[in-house]
Amino acid sequence: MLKQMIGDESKSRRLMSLLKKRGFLQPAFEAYGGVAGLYDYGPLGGRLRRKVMQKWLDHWISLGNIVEIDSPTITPEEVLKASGHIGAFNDYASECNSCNSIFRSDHLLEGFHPNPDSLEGDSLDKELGVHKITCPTCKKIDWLPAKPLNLMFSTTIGPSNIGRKAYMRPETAQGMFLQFPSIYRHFRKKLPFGAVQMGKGYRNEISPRQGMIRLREFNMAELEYFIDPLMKIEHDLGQWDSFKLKLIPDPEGNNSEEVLLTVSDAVEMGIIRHQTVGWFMIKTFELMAELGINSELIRFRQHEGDEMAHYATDCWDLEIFGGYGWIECVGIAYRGCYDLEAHQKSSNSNELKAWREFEEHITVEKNICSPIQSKIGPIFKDKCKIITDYLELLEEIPKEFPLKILNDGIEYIIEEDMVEIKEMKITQRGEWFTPHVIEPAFGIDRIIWHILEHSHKEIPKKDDENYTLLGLKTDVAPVDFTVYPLFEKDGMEILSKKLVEKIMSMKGINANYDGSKSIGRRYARGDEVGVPFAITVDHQSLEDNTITLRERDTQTQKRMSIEDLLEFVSEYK
RNA sequence: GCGGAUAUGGUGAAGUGGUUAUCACCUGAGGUUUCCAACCUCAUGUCGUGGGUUCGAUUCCCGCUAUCCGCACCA
Repeated sequence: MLKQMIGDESKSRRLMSLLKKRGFLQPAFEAYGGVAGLYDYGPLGGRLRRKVMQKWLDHWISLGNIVEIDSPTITPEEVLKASGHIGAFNDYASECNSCNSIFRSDHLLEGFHPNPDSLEGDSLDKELGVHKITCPTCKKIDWLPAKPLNLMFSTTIGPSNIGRKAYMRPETAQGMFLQFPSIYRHFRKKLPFGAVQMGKGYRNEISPRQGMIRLREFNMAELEYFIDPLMKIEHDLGQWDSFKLKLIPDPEGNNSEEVLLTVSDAVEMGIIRHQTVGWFMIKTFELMAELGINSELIRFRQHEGDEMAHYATDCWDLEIFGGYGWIECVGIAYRGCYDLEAHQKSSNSNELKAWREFEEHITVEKNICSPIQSKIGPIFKDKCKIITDYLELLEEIPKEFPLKILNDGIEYIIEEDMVEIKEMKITQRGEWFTPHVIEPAFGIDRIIWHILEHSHKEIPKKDDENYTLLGLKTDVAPVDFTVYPLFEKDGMEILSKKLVEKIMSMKGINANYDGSKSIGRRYARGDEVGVPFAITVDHQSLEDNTITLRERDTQTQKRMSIEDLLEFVSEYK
């Protein structure tokens, strides 16, 4: 029922017209014909976006161990090679010369090659020939050479002939991984902690469709939560036992049915494999509801093995139902140590680790055989290092001297007086390890779209027309109050403008003045863009300093003094 | 990228090989109006883009761009 209402396609179209008409959203660069996959947020949309992002930020920052960082969108190629995006976002496509159909080359080879994803252009062409793969559309074998489908926007840092190859980031996460050392110091080297980043991400989609759902440039908000995999973190999941989440575990596995479970049960049963993942799922669910997403229309879908992105070991998508069906709007992934380790290897940095102090320090007593530099120096000269390295690696003290070492075909003889047997006490207080990461990644534009869809109400009126209303939550509504003089005369307009000024001077609160056309129409105008409260100044206001406050959702009005109103406004939210 | 459909004020639509392109809503100004899209007068604003055919193209043809639907692709 609800799904039918929300899923109505023509309703989505009417919403899009409304959003364009009233300055929420519109295709970008329309004067130049527009560009698919690029959208503008207008005067109201811009503020809506800002408020959604602020709410998102507040939600996570308030946890206390989360900080916000920011990093560039232009990203050197090496970073994305290390992260695995070059490869994962660089698939090959083969075109059929006969009917011009295009397919992912590796998908064509599915079942004919153990790991078609790993193949490059030439070998893909060879394999297509060897296995006599026919075109799924026209059944012919006439493939053009496979071409890389690069889904990242490429650019050059510096003049293009000598510059460094770079891409516009496809996600914000890498910036946070590379800032790990600084965040680690900020938190005084104590896990767990997290960092968030909000910003633009870019994917050069082959064919963006579905309006705001698949964009080429989009607003992302990601959180990287760094944990010690050996440290037991206890979250109080029981506090959410009154909510049941709609889960679709392991769609390919045995339990692909939708199940309703509390978070704590799902974690207990092992359906959600990690407690912290479960905790982020419920925190995310909570945030979505606060933003105005209908919680009946939210579900979590677990990634099946081969769908999982190249880094994830457990991944849940939060999907929201709207006019386009179930759409993934948040991905919550347990990324293990993949990213930090990949950057360690590729950059040779040893700062992407954390220190784990042992509960009990381990002391090992050991005898070592240490070279006496003043003796071996004059004898071995520049070959000294070979001797030192060898002795350092010795597990036990040699039983006999002289000791013969063979290196590079040359024999070195170490006499007993060249070394000193030392007794060492080595205390191991802890160890270095690579933290694991849990990443909730949000597609802000998709969320905004669904906030708008879920709040878009069309109420049948007595006559033919519908009454259109955006039931936006006060937290995200672009305009908080509109002040209406009942008529623009007798001083009502002056008092109204004064009120607007007063309200606007309060921090973070936005008020509009609207004095044209009949009062009913003005209420309708406000309702249409989701203004939660209307303040009306009438003749009585001029006499006794009272106004009426009208609530958008109930259309009920209350008369109150301006003093009480201003107090209400100041406590608003 | 392929196939199909579409592109007319801010929105939604009508229409035409020929003088000044139509309507509703919206928007603005004035009037009227004592609380839920009322009314009156006036005003602003449109044929996606490039080319072709033609004396003349918003209309016919072709390319491009965009949108929608299917295929493919994709977080």
